Amino acid sequence: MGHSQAEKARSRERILQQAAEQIREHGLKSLSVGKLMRSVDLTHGGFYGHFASRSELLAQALERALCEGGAAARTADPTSATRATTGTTATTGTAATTGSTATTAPASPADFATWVRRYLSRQHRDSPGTGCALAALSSDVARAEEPLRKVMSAHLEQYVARLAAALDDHEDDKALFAASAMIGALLVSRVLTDPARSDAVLAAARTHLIALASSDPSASVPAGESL
Amino acid sequence: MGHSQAEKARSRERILQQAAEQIREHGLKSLSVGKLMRSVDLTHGGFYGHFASRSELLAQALERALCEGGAAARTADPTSATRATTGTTATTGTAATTGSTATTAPASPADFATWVRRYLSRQHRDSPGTGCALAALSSDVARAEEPLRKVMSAHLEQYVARLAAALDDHEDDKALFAASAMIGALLVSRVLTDPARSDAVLAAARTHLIALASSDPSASVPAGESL
DNA sequence: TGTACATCAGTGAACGCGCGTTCACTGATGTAC
DNA sequence: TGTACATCAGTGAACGCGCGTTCACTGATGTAC
Repeated sequence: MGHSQAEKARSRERILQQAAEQIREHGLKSLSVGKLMRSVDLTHGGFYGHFASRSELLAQALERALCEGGAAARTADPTSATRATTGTTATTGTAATTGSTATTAPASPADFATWVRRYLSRQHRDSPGTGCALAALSSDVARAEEPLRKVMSAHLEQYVARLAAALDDHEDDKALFAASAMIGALLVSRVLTDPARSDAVLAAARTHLIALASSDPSASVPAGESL
Repeated sequence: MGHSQAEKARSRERILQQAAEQIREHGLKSLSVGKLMRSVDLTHGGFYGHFASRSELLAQALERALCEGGAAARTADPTSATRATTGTTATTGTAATTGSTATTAPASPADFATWVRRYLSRQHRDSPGTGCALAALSSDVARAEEPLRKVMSAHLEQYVARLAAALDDHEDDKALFAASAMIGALLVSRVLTDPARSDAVLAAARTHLIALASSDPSASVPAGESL
């Protein structure tokens, strides 16, 4: 219908957004230009007015998925608590598009335990399309070329740094392990067909990670650097 | 060349073996019937004399990859130590084909720590094609239909059970967490582009998992059930 | 404010390609005599 | 042991299909007068 410049920006945004969701749900390989364009009510030809190639879109969609999944992990669950914070953070519809990498401290959650519980929830497990892209796409990216691996590496390190900041001892080592364990547990919970066992993985990882956060017994220092 | 019945069995074995490697290296989606057949020096048409469809092969190749990856994790590293045990275990070339699911206890490693160190090694990280299929294909299978997820679930539970047996307290909870963390850490180490950081993830997971195995401080019972 | 026109967002036919699958075939295998 | 023949493992042309990408086009946008 309309062909204004403002609408072009909105179309691009819708394409990228849909792509970010679809790759998390079905993987990088499954994204098809034709089906993607149909899903945002456009025809395939128009795609190349927005992106140079499928592969360029893939890189941008991965970036977007990583930002969005990280943001979703930091804020409360999308159904209820997001409503409450909408007034303060989001001003316009397109505001979220620019400079999402700059924001660091303000949006982080209360503490490590809250973060872990939110990440290893049934809700997160059951909605990969809006969830953490690190978990959803790690195998895909592990097999991909360096450019995509660099994009994910950067976000992974950012995530680890935030986890470390949430820990009492700020240990990078612990944060690195916690991130790996959370990603692994979410993945495993998505594989298991028995719902009880799927829940059990999440519960087990929650328990052990929260126990890990309340410092180790060998170096029994209440608060402060261990070495 | 030859078309004997014995050769047909060997062809089938080569196809399945190659498929098990290729899916671990490049994912389920990337497996192409034509390229697979070319890689074992056959033509695409012959494929349907061995398997009913690509999808049937995929299920069998996943099963094979899971068995093989598990076996590789249990025995020593393929380069040196396998040589030593070759005389005792492998009798003929086709012996490995039959009844690989039956063997349980004899091939398990000395202890939990050895297992962890072997799993979270640079060698395992750098050879996904012959390594653990749980790590290589978890995202792919998480997105797949129930049949494939059931196949992986069964192997995952088998793996968890073996881990639990290797733990002093035999806690399923701990084994479930350890399996998730090992899978996650291996995946993350394969994503990270910085070699030093990739090594750091493996080291961090190794340290924390081995510490986890030497029982927790809150319930300080030396050996026996906690509840 | 109203008309003339360049711009350009989105359309849809067309391209070459690789895919999974089918099938008539070829020629070595292995059996019956 | 030697010949005649049915079997069947593997071949390669052909199929219909969806893919990524190109391009001549249409018609609303938005600017110049």
